[in-house]
Amino acid sequence: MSDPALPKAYDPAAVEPALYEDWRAAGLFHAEPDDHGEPFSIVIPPPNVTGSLHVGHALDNTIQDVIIRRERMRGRNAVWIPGTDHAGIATQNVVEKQLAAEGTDRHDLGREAFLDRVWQWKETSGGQILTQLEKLGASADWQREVFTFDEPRSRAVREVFVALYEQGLVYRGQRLINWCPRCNTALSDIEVEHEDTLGELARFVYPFVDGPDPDGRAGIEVATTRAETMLGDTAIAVHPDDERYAALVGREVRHPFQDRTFAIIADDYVDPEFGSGAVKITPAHDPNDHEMALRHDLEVIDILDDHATTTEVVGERFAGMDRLVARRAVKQALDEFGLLLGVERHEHAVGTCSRCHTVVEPRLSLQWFVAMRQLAEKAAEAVRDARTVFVPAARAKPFLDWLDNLHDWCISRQIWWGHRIPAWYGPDGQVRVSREDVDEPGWVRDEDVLDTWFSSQLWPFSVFGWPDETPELATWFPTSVLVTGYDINTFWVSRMLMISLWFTGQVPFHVVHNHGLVRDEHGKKMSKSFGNVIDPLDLVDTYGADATRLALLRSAAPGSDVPLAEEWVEGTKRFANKLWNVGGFALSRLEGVRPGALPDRSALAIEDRWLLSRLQRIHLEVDAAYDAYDWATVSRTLYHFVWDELADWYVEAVKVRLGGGDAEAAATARQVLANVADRLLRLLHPVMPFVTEALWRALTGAPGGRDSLMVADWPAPDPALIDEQAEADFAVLRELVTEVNRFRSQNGVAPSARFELVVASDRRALIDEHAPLVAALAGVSAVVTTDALHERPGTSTIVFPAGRAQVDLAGLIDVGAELARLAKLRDKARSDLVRVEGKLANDGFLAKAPEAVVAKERARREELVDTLTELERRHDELSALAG
RNA sequence: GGGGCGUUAGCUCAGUUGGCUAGAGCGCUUGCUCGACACGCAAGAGGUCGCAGGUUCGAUUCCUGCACGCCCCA
Repeated sequence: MSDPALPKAYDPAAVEPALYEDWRAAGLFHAEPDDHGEPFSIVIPPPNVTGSLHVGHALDNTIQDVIIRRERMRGRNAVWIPGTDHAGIATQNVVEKQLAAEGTDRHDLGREAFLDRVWQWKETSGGQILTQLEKLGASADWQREVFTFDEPRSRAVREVFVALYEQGLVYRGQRLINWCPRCNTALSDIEVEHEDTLGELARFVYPFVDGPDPDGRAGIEVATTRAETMLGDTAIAVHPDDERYAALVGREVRHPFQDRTFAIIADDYVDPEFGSGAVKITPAHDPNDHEMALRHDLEVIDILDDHATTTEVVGERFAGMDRLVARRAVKQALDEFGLLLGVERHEHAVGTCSRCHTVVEPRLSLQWFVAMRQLAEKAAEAVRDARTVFVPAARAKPFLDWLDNLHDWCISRQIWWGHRIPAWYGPDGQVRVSREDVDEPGWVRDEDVLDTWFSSQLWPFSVFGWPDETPELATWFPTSVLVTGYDINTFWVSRMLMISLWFTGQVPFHVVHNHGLVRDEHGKKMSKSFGNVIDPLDLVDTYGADATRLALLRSAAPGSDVPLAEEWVEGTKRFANKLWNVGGFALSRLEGVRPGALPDRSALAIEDRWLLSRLQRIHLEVDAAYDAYDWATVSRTLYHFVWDELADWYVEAVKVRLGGGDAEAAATARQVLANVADRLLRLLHPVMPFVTEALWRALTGAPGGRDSLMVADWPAPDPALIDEQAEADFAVLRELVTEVNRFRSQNGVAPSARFELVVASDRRALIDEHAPLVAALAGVSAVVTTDALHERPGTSTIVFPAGRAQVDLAGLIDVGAELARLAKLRDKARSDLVRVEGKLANDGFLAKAPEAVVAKERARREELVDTLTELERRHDELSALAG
């Protein structure tokens, strides 16, 4: 029976979608708690429901898929939970934009109708990112898809909020928070990004209340980049040890535009080196100033409304201005009053909203907070005790540093799309926080919703139905590994760790695997404004999912960012094609032989023993690299085995037996080829699921469905197959062939030219035994061995590590080129020999270096001396002939 | 200002307790349609391993300092 011939070139578009649907239809993505095997679980970092797939997602989810596929093959009861988060601010922004286009807004609609509208949007347009993941081959359990804002997750959120409130860890308070004037909501510290910005530092004077000093000094100099904040200043601070100002502490200054005065105080927060050494204090609009106000019991004047527009309190002249308008106006007024000393350009960090990049305003505001201290301590302890470990381990330290400096977390948001805070306010300032809605006259519910991260922090257990004690929770929690970029360790990883330990007493995941951020080929961040964004869906369409995955993984070296260029995916596409063609070659020659046990060892040819040995070694390396989350090594190792060993050498070598007359030898070759292909495809499947599955089905005749590579057993290494002798022997043959190739290339001898190779070697028996193999690989007419080469005019000598080979190409050789070739090899050998002899002449080296290293150097010296002698003799001879 | 990471071929990067002749992919040059693959095959050029010290018989590797670059935090 003839095997199905594969198409000549691999066409991912013709293969991938059908295989994916077959896997799905067979239920291979789905797991149940009582399935066989040790539990293994991953929860997806839920992408924003408004999002679409970018390369960062592609990398993150490819890695998760690699892990889950391998564990599934290893017989674990492996589940990968997919889902999205409701992304409060982002989602609300999307729908509000639609409303604005329709000439309306959410306030016109009212809360209920608005939320209906958002849900409607979510059902029709949201979550497309999960469908996009399917194109990458993601083997997530789609039947278990969850949403941070669905009913069970909402119940978990409510339980946690109420419980934390009861424990005193959630509280409401008037605190300085970050306010986004565009989103009109409070933000937590980590939702603020600091961007270096070129602004203006204005220096001005606050005049003394009691008039100028005797020396003519009229007041005290301060400086600010936010001049408008002076409208809310309530003190000037200097360092207590600053002698320049010692006499001024306690003295009063007058506000130039308002009818009030305030004092110069001393506080060691002040940096005497910066500016004049005196700092204006605006307690309502600067975190440090606010701290200082608490220490010194200063007056706090809030000068801005929700839109960052100045209010009446600033006085008639400046009221009702946007903060930036006010900034200019204040500078101008200071100038008019003769108080402005100067304005200089000044680079400083400005906080912006991570969602919309509007400059945030620090503001005093009544908000809900989570007290973090106790939670953070438990999380830090778990990391220090290695109950949760970071991979790479170096990520743990900055994470712990961050935990140590945690401020309370502002969790209320002034938007509608999200978990509404379960707090009710009653008569006489009563507050009730409750698991059940309060439906009593005189009680109104808090209007605000919770930070989205408040719900996503529960993800590793809420996805399994917590607070109910479900079989899923019992089976798959704690999860095995969390895969994320290091950039959200603080946002999300930290909070999951804290809240999980607090409520379940367990870590949420045993391992945090941090991969790098995907960048362009020059290491630059991908951004629309640079125009260097790569769309992973384009990559999948053009090159296939396997090539896209491999391109990402091979760049994902532990601990570093992941550079990617589209042309690099061409390279991995070529690899997929190479693999496809090796598979096609095997199928065309196997004549129906299916993978099975290996032939008896005595029947194996040298190339069989070599290849099997090499495959064992790479199997061990690849297993170790998978275990270490070292995707670059996994990829590189398999890539080079397939291309440089299997395709370049074994396939060529095995053709001799497959095409020869020895039926038994050919049968052995087929068994080995099928066995190796089967094992290799298994090892490669997590990385390149589609092409491996397609080849495996063709190779094994498996019909698909539940009989798929995807759920085939992960192979066990068989160290008995490691064969040092075969490796060393095959290397001798390989080196000889390589030298013949090199000789051809350097002397312009056509690859098609046939000639006899006469070999003198200390491995004569080996070369005799495999003469037909060497002849085939080197493309020569025959290989014969001899004790000693007899030099004749018109011959050339090829030197290889185990000896010399002579070819008779009288007249065909360009003597000049041959001389140049020999001279180059001779010079190289000479310089190597000098180095080696230098080492061996060094008494210190002989005395202190390990025996094995010294022996190696001695052997190397002998080899070099032989080589050099031969090269020199040959060179002299030839140049005499030529001369 | 505090902390972290990095600097190896034209580009992007490997290099596993210090020891073979420092490697790969891409790019570049040359030659090849011999039945798996031109998405290919065979060869080649290209590196003071950022700089300066130190430890050591021996440093790309360990230590110190410096320069440059990136990131996080303030």
